[in-house]
Amino acid sequence: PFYLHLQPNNPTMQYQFKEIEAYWQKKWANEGTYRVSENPDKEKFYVLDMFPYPSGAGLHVGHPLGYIASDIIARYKVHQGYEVLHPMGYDSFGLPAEQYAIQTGQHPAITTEENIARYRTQLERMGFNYDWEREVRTSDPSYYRWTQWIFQEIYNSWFNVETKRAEPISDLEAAFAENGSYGVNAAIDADWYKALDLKDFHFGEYFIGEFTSTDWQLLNAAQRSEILSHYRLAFLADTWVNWCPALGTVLANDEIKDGVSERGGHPVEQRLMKQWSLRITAYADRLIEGLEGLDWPDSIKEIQRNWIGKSRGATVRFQVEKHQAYIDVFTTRPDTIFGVTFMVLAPEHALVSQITTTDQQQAIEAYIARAKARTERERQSEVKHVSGAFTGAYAAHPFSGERLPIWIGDYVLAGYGTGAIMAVPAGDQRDWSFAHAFDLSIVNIFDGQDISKGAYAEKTGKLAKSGFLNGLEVAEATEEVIRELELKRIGYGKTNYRLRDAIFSRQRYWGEPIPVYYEGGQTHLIDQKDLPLTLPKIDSYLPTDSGEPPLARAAKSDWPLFKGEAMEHSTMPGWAGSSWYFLRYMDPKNTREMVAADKVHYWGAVDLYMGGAEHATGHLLYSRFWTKFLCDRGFIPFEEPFQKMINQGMILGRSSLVHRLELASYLVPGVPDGAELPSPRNFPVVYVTKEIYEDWAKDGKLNLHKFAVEQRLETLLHELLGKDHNMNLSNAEWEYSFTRLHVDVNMVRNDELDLAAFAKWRTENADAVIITNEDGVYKCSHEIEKMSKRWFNVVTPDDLCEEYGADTLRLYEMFLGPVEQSKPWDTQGISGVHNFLKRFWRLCHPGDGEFSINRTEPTPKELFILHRTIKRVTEDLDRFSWNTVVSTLMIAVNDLTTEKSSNAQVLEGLLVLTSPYAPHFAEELWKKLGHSDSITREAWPTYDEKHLEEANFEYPVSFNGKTRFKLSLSVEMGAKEVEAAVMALADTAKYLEGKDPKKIIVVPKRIVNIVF
RNA sequence: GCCCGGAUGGUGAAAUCGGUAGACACGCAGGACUUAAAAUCCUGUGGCCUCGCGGCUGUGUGGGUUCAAGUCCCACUCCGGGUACCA
Repeated sequence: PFYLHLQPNNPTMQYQFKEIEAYWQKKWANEGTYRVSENPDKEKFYVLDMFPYPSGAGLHVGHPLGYIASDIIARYKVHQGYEVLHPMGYDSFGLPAEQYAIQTGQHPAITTEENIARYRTQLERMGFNYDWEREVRTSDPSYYRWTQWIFQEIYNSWFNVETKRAEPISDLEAAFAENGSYGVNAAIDADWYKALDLKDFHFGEYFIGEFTSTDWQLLNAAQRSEILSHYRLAFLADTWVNWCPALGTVLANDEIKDGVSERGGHPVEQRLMKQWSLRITAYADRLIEGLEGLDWPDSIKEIQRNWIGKSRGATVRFQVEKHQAYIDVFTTRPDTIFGVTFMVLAPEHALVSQITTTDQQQAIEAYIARAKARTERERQSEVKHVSGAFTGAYAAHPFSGERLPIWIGDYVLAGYGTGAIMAVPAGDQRDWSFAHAFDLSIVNIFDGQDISKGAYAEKTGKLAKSGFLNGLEVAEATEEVIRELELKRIGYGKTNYRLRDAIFSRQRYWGEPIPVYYEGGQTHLIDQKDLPLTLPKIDSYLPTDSGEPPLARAAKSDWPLFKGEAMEHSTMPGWAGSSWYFLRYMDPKNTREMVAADKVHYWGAVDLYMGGAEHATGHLLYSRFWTKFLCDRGFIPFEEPFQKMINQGMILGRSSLVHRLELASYLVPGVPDGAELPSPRNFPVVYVTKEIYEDWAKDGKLNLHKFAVEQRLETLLHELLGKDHNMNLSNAEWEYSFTRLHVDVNMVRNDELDLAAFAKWRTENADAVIITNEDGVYKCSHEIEKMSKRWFNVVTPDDLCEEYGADTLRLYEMFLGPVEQSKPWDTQGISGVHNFLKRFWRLCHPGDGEFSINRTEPTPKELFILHRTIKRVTEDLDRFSWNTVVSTLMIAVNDLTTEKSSNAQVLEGLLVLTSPYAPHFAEELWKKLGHSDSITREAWPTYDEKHLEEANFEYPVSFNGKTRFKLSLSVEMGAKEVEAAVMALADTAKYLEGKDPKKIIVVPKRIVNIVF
């Protein structure tokens, strides 16, 4: 009929994003549009996203923020002619799948597989240009075979302090055989010289073992292997570890937040356990220095520097009185040595039991027992509380010989430095407080400083009462004292790090087995040709009754590969697989090598790494460590994995909360004691609106809506009492308590709760009473917090793809603001970008919606719009300003709409600019414009300044800095001419108020400012 | 406590080299089309004063440098992140 032709939105001609996106996703997959391979004719670009842990909750809208940003850069670089590696995979070993397995008995591999399938579907729907042929999974044996292989290579290496590099352990063995330990300067276990009971005191930063080649030849294989084990970069050692009883495993420092486990929030305690560790401390210096050349956010670099915590100072030896023992301490202030009045050992210090006198034994033991019983959290919360005990022993001051009482105290940490300190109460606030608490002497070694109220910790001023250091400044004194210590052989200058060696054992099931077995008291590696060492079958994923890791449940026959007398029972930490995954993407199917040399040479380091800042001290540090190691050993040609990094912000969820009122007690006046009233517990739960809750929160009373609520309660009381009572309830006094409950955001819009959905959702409260406003609306309150299943505030990209399409979602997430910024998710503005695509679509479907374009030469105006857009989009993408590109594209479409322009040449250029953001949309119109090839590899347009030149510039004319009017003048005019033109105006004379101008500033093509 | 960031309309934000503050959107208000709704389009929209022309004011606070400051310098307030008996 007639009216159908008039319908401006003939539905078949509208922007049909669903069909378009489904069509192109299928076509891209079928045609392998996004496959990449090494292409020596092209320059490479490597864009990487931090791969996700495939959790059961699936992706929420926060995940794709970084993925979209990196996808846009990847597509942009393809248009520019680069060969772009942009892969995706899964960090698929981890705790949640294991805990689910503990609860249900389902093998974690099955859970993981299901979750990955869901992630894959979600990711594909967003139209990313990943080369899916390169997908990796850390839990796949063909992948972790190489994780195990790297571990073995680390085990087979030592760190040469002279060359500052990891070298094969076989080289060290050869050196020992030839020259003994002479000339070997290695990073080794800090306390090893004590373990070997070598009495000599050694100088320099590291222990240099002292044996000759003859000594070495005389050792048997077991002895040699024992010595070598202390040099290896992967070693077994008794270590103070963070033990989490609830998780049944040790945790690394970066897996703990505020004294509790990061995952689950369980308490953590200190335990001495034999653990595999990796000698990351050997790389501490290189990890700091390497930051220099990286294009990373300053905050991340700073976090890493602080985490490594390099400090320069000295080690000083104190002789213990009446014992053949000494205490080594580390101090950053050796210049304050004459201020030492006592010493403090960590309660766990090995010397404590040896030197404690009989009188003090009881006090010391009680103190140690108390310290042990406290969890890490308790200890941290009592930080300001001073505690300690006296051992009864004394040490001698190395210069004055004065007697220094030796105390223990938990403000001295066993794991840092040597676990002992020289206390200088004059210069350190903690020592000062300790001295005051236990009435120990204080010597003021600072000239003219008052220390009666607190220690003087500044690093300025002159020393006094300090023997040969008197009158010296801090820097001079430090140098002087170190010289003296080294001369007397009682100390040496030393650099200390806060960074600890990385504990590598986890008492868990769902991780890479450490490819090691034991036989004859010796550690052996599983033969590399037999790798991977896969996980054994076990009957339960819990630790054994005796507290052994789950793998200890496996019988010999349960292991796919069993060697020697016993297998290693711990698995690798979560960060093992993620420390090198970026290498595997280059060559994911290689069965002979971790990565082929030609491939790793071609692709090199990651050029752009997108991910969250929360990995600053974990993943980002460990993968730098492994990369440096692999580079040292010649497996890869670069030592920093990620050249440029951008941290996308977190997209926060908007949680909705309902307020649940519970009756605490109530009183009906006039009711005699002992009369039967229903218990408050028998009242149904009452849900009240935000307003009622806020009102109550102010003063604990229900004012505004008192009537509504209390009348309701009265009615309920009547019902509970039955018809026959004759009590007067109108003066009843009610006492309440409130709880706030998270409810599913999907049943809340603009803070208004969908009552029907809510009733259905919380079935257990079927008899609950819901009090609404007069107009029947229930208002929730909300809170902005991390998106999480447990807060019911997760918004998935699937819903938005369904409603608006992936292209709109992609544009919208970029349009929200700078990617680095965290922001709450809010769909309010999504119609803006969706309209942009619809308007763009209408440019080529004008009038009645038929596709129609103009193939004539573009007008100057059209060329201006196009070239201005090319310039801005290119410049913005080059500085990773994703959000402003969207505005620029919108402006172009708005301007072309105003011009009623549908010029093919202009549209084509604009489509290439748009395609990184809205790839399906761009492909579709590209095809309609008559192209049979995908737009993907179309060359990025370049702009020509000649189209941007404008004849005139509109000068803002200011008087004393205030803009008064505008004047359009030719851009050809110089400063003098512009000045003349402005001064000739009547308006100028008006604003000058008859005064003479003092100064006239003319910046051509910018501004005119007249000062008078 | 210490170390990093940040603060711009009702909202998300833009302003790249010190040069027209608020681009682009959302929201809101008004209008067109429609029986109506949706969709679409047009107009206005930092605040205050004014019928209007226009004026004053305005980028967390206070000061400074400059012809000119959101941008640079100093001091402070608040918010976010990191870290904490690290000797």
